[in-house]
Amino acid sequence: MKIYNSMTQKKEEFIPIEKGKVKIYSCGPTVYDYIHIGNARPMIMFDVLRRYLEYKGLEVNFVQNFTDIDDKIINRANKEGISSDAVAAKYMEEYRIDAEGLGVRPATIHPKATENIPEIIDMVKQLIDKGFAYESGGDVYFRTGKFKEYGKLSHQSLEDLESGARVDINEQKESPVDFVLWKSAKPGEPYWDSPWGKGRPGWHIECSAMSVKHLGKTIDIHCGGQDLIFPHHENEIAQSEAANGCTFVKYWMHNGFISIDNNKMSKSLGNFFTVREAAQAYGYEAIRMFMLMAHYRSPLNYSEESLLQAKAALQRLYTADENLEFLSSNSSVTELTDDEADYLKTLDTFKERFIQVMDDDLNTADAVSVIFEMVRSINVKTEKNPSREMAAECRKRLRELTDVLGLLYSQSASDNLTSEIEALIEARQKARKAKDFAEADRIRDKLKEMGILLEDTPQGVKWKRA
RNA sequence: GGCGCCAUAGCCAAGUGGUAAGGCAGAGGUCUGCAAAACCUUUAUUCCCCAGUUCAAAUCUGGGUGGCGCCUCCA
Repeated sequence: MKIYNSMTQKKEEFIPIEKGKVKIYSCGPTVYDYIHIGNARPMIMFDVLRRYLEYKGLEVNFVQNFTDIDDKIINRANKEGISSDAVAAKYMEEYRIDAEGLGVRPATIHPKATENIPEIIDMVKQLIDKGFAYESGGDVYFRTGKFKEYGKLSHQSLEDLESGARVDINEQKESPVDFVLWKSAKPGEPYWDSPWGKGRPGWHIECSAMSVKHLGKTIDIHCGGQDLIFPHHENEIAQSEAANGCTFVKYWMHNGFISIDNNKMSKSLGNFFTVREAAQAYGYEAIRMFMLMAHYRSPLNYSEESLLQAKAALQRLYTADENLEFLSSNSSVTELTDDEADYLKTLDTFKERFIQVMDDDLNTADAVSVIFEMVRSINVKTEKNPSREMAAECRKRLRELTDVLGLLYSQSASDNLTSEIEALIEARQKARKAKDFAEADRIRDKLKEMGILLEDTPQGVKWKRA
């Protein structure tokens, strides 16, 4: 499998450090508000990465942190007059709800910054001991000038960064490019005791500390949004490599942005939609489909039209799946025919193509198109009363691929009907037999008002919820 | 100023040297009592523009044009 590595700016063959195992660290959310559509892209795309690696037989250790202490959380807590713990707890739960809705599986472990303070302090201490950090007025800063490779991920030289630095002048720092590892607490702020007094960890150091704790000094893949390249990931490299003395990450993966009217979606610009409200309008899975239909590194513009298109495309997949499910229990033929057995073998070509495009830097857009071609092929082949086994086998093969992308997980409509509705369907069938189509249509319209859509098929009446 | 990304049909979007995937929307048709779903046909002689390399370029090179992102918290 090839992965585009932001560090080398090339697609590279992915070779795990330890055969058969993959260690991934994904930067998680700062839990101070509901997540927006832009936040959903890395969640979904790297969930697909994980699913695909597992599909290929690798054991994946996927770590995603929660930043549960931070200025934004403290601000929110002050505004609402509650503790920052309460703010973090609330939005971690809201995050969990959205992640589940989007079909994003929980990470192997979700470490929290506040639960790793000793590890963070220890790492800061090591950096000071090695001369890579210094204490200044209760804060501790990383001495970027000391780390010779600083800028290697963002491909910027320290000089360029210094000259372009728009950071406000901070008298406590030796250089404007130095960044904070430990922040002293202001009155009223939450704090932890440390060798440098009461304070809390800086943002970058938590990821370095939690990564080494749960995955070791060198990991396979570190992922996140493109805007994290600088300064966040650059700083993580500096901290981790300075402290551990070895390569921090083998492959850096960064997803492109979601934009609105061609402007980056962000909280500060105020041009964002939360996942919650988009899900309300189009459904969670349509959001996932929308993301999957583009390559993860391409820019992607969010619009009502695009979401509706993704929703319609997803519907085509659901219909195909439901039709196969229906046939697998309603067809008059049960046993697989020889011709059908031959056909099932040809379905492997779709699977091979699917793997081929996914191997090429996770090309989900191509993978989705392969699935649609497979659907068309299956639809053609199952048009005329296929055997139950044939329908079931086709469905199994289709789902093998949609599962890798994490699609078709929403609750199926195949729950039970009330006896009232069953009676109406029965009555309509009687009317149809008697060629009383006016009555049959009247009943069908009535059911439609009740949210039940009917389809007449050679195998009987099929229904679904509107 | 430094670093990086993008430009493909009405819309969305793959495709990094061999003659334009897929989805949505539209048109016509088959099937159906009518629908629905499905299927068939159809919708870019052409990939922002101009040069160049090549037998061959959407794909490579150079130069433009337009748009975006990072360099400050940000997926």
